Amino acid sequence: MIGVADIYAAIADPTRRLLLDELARADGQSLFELCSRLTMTHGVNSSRQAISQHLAVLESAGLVSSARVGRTKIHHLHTEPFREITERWPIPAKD
Amino acid sequence: MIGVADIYAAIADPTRRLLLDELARADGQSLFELCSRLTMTHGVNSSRQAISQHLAVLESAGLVSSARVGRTKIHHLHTEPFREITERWPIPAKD
DNA sequence: ACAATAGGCAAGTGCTAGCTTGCCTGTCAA
DNA sequence: TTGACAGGCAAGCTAGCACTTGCCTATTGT
Repeated sequence: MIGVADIYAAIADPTRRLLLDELARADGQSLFELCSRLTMTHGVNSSRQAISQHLAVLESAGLVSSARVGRTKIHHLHTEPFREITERWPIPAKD
Repeated sequence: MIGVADIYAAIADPTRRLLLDELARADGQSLFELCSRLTMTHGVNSSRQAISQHLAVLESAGLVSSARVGRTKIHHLHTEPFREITERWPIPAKD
């Protein structure tokens, strides 16, 4: 967690993948919104701190950016880093 | 390692990513060939057992298949599972 | 001003992934 | 058939990750 995490480690955790799913569904959610959604619709029951730490990992991997607005923190999804995966191990075309 | 690993956990480890790189460069290598290549050209110095365990993880994730030929074990790369990632979090088109 | 809201920081804990070590099985050449 | 080669299995160790707990800061509403 010290230093910059890579995208591979970032998406290794199921909870972090759900966070990406949530932001893909509705971009620009706050920490509390993400906590609520994960608890309500995804059956996750981690603490707010746990979710916050997960978001920090996603952010240091460049998959999420955040900006404070008043007392809330808004999160945005960035999927461009995933391009590295498809370029590194190209998927053969469907026949 | 019990049960079937998912692709996310599989590519979380740097050594396993190098194994995929090696198979992408030259498909159909044996365990010993992969060990040698990783040691020589990638600066990895893990034991044969470690590499074998990594290959087992990749295989249970569906990224690698193997077949015994005589006393050697040949490994093949399969990148189709990566399609899940790009379909789950689509990458916006470059502009 | 004061309480409630939204979030941050840091130390501590439990569990599991990655690795090693030691020994065993199967295959090929002489 | 005997030794060398290619690989498998299982137990044990260690470091790091995910998570919690406790306390702190900043912003908003009344």
